[in-house]
Amino acid sequence: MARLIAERSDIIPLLAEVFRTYGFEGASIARITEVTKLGKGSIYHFFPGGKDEMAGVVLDEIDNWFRVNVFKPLREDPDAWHGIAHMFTQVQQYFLSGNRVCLVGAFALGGERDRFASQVKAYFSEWDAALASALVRAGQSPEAAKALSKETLGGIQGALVLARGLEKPDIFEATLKRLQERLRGE
Amino acid sequence: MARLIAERSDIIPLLAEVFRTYGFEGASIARITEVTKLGKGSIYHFFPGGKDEMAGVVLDEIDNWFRVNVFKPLREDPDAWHGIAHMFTQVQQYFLSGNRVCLVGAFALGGERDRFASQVKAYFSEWDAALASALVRAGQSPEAAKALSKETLGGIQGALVLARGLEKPDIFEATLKRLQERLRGE
DNA sequence: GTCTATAGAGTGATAGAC
DNA sequence: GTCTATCACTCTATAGAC
Repeated sequence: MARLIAERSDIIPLLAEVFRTYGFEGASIARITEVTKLGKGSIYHFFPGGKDEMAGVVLDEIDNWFRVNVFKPLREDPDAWHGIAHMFTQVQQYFLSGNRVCLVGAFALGGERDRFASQVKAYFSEWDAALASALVRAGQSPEAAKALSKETLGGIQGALVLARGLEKPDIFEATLKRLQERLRGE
Repeated sequence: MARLIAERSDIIPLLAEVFRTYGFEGASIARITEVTKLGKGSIYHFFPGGKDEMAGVVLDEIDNWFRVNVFKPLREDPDAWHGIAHMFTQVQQYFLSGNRVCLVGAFALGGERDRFASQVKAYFSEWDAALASALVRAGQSPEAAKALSKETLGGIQGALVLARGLEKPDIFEATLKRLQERLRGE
């Protein structure tokens, strides 16, 4: 019976989905066992730290995905504009064109923020620094790059809030397009 | 001993504070009784619908505050620019210069969204329509006004997420300033 | 036998409702 | 204050791979 299927890495995306759907407090162990089809024993075998560890691992996984697919290209692509364009396409896909919420943003606004404050902060500040570095390489002054970077990150997060609040996912794609044009200097 | 203090309207701000601090799921009845200093009996006397009704009333209250202090001036101020400037100062004060979260935005991202979807949607779409109308009166084309309005609302919500995520409330004020300048046409 | 993955009954605490 | 349901979590038991 044992050793049949699961590895820890297989269930992280399922956990992420549960947290995105129900929020941290709303994601009960019962719901998690239901979605993952794992018993409590297995869940606590993989995550002895309980829900806190599960959410922490999910945040790490998200951070890692962005590091590989967004931050690294931003920092290292020899063509800075290419790295920036790549960011926008990756972000559009990741957030399913506005139909998927940013779990980090949700955690930033929610009551669970304090528990995960350092991970939330790291995600946004890494992104901010990577984008600003690309903008500097693209010819912007360091001060302008910092401001534009925060404008872009805030614009993305705000578009996710608005798209979901107004139930109009299209807002997200339109915002990405506008933000990208602004970075190119109108 | 009864009838000494509380009216329903007195405790709504306290409820709002609890929901903002702990989120909908995290705001337990125990915490609510603690903050309001009301027994469970009183709470359920005021809100027979339980937590759902409490949160619904809080959202109504927020919507009403914005209608009076933001949407109405936007729609009716004879000087459209004055109404818009008034919006920015009111918003800055309401969100305590970036130290207070937007409960509607938090609900939009969280698992409780479906329960309050219509109220969340109404808040954002009323705001959007009021700002767009002011921009049209200020000389913008209807299409440009719609786009600028969504850019502004998204910018505000995103700045609240970023300010909290990065633990830098200053980002909020800087963003308000930038958004206001953009509306004036740079 | 040992180790890892699994299942799920059972723990006390606390939830929301009344 | 009292109710029941559900919470997060623990524990014991077990199946199969070595």
